[in-house]
Amino acid sequence: MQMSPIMVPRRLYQAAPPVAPRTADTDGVRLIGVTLTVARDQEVFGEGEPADQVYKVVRGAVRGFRVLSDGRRQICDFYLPGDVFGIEPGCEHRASAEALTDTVLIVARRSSLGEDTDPTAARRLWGLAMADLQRSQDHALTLGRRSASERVASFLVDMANRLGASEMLELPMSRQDIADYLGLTIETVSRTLTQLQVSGLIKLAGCRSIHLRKPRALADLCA
Amino acid sequence: MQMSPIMVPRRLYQAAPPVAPRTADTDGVRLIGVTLTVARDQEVFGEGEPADQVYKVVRGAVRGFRVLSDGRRQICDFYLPGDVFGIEPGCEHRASAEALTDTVLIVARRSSLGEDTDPTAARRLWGLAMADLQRSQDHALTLGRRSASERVASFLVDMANRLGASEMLELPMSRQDIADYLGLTIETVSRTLTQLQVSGLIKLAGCRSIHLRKPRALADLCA
DNA sequence: GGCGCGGATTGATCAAGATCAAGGCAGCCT
DNA sequence: AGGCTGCCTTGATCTTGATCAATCCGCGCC
Repeated sequence: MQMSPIMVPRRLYQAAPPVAPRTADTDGVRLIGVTLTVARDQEVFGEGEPADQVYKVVRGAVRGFRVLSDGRRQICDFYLPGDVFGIEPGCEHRASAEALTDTVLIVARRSSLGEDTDPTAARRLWGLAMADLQRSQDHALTLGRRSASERVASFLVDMANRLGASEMLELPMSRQDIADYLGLTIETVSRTLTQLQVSGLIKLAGCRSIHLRKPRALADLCA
Repeated sequence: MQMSPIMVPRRLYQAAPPVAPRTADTDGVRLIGVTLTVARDQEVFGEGEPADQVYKVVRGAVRGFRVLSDGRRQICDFYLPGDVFGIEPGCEHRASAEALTDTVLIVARRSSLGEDTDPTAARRLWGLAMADLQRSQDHALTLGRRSASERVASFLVDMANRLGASEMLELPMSRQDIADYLGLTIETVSRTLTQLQVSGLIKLAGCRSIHLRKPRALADLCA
């Protein structure tokens, strides 16, 4: 089942999600720019390319990742509707980004954000970057110290929060993407989801939609 | 062997380290504030405390970390002489910080950085935060996808770069700290270092000083 | 509706690293 | 100097998650 764009939540931001929110402001950063449509699995930008543009997800979803020389891939983050990505410290991208599904983006030149002239824009951008840092450190905690079931449970809880889904979760990504985000293999992710279903915490309904039957218990599992 | 403050390198910044540098500017952010001495293992700040101050390491070293409810610890980063830390998106710290050895810090109120008024200060702060984000994402790649020996090798290479040690490396942290940074156990770190020594890549000389005999081979091991 | 394809699940086995358990060593204190 | 204490190292065994190998299933297409 391919996720249809219609199912993406309308509200771009939730009120105070329990896990590190992506922006400091509730209504995020306004981007003025061209809209760009990217087909599933198409590259938005690649490692080493010049980083003079920033992107905001309108519909769909994006994976940001790095790869080792032998092809091992680590997904650093998923970008969901409302998220801004592509801001880098230097002049070139140190990660790659690809669309998970057919995706609509707004693209703006970095310079158009007015970070030098507009203190409000600068502060928003700052909040954005710091929230990303928080998320990345949370992610490091998960990758370094949590077990497979804790990783999968926290992934589901985080996704539910970010997608604004209280119980019915429509995932935009494949099992392989989840595995590469959580530092596991696809088999382990699959087995863990099956176990969670057997324990009655979730119900799998087609491989990309998951019913969170006991969200509280799931959150407790995250340790 | 306790590391003496005298052994800390004088130069606060290296020229262009190969791994993500901590600051965009070569001479970093100037902090005007009070100096603070923190004894080994003493807390600089704790999770949940108000984050209205920033810190710069003068001598010694600091670990920044998060803990799970059951005590598992993930060290997010080590802060070495010249590094600035303690900047947070919100008003409270989401991580804790403790001195690794007897440490001297400069403390400044966050507001004194003049990020709102001085565009240069703002840009430096920005570079700092983005470099931290890069480092954190590198760290996630290591934790998610690298083997134990790759983790240890990349740790040694990174430390050598940051401490400005070309071959003789004086580590300010214990094996347990290294393990908690790399998402391994203390036994695995110890065994891996022994293996590296047997392979002739390093020579252990007292448990906190390591001679990198084949830095190039070590770097190749990082994958 | 039937077929085929690609991702997902499941099973069997393997191995990297964790855990449990002793020693060893260095620095420190008296 | 001697002993003590706290890390560090080493060894034996166990467990978790990886790997290898079939299916299975859902979906799109004919």
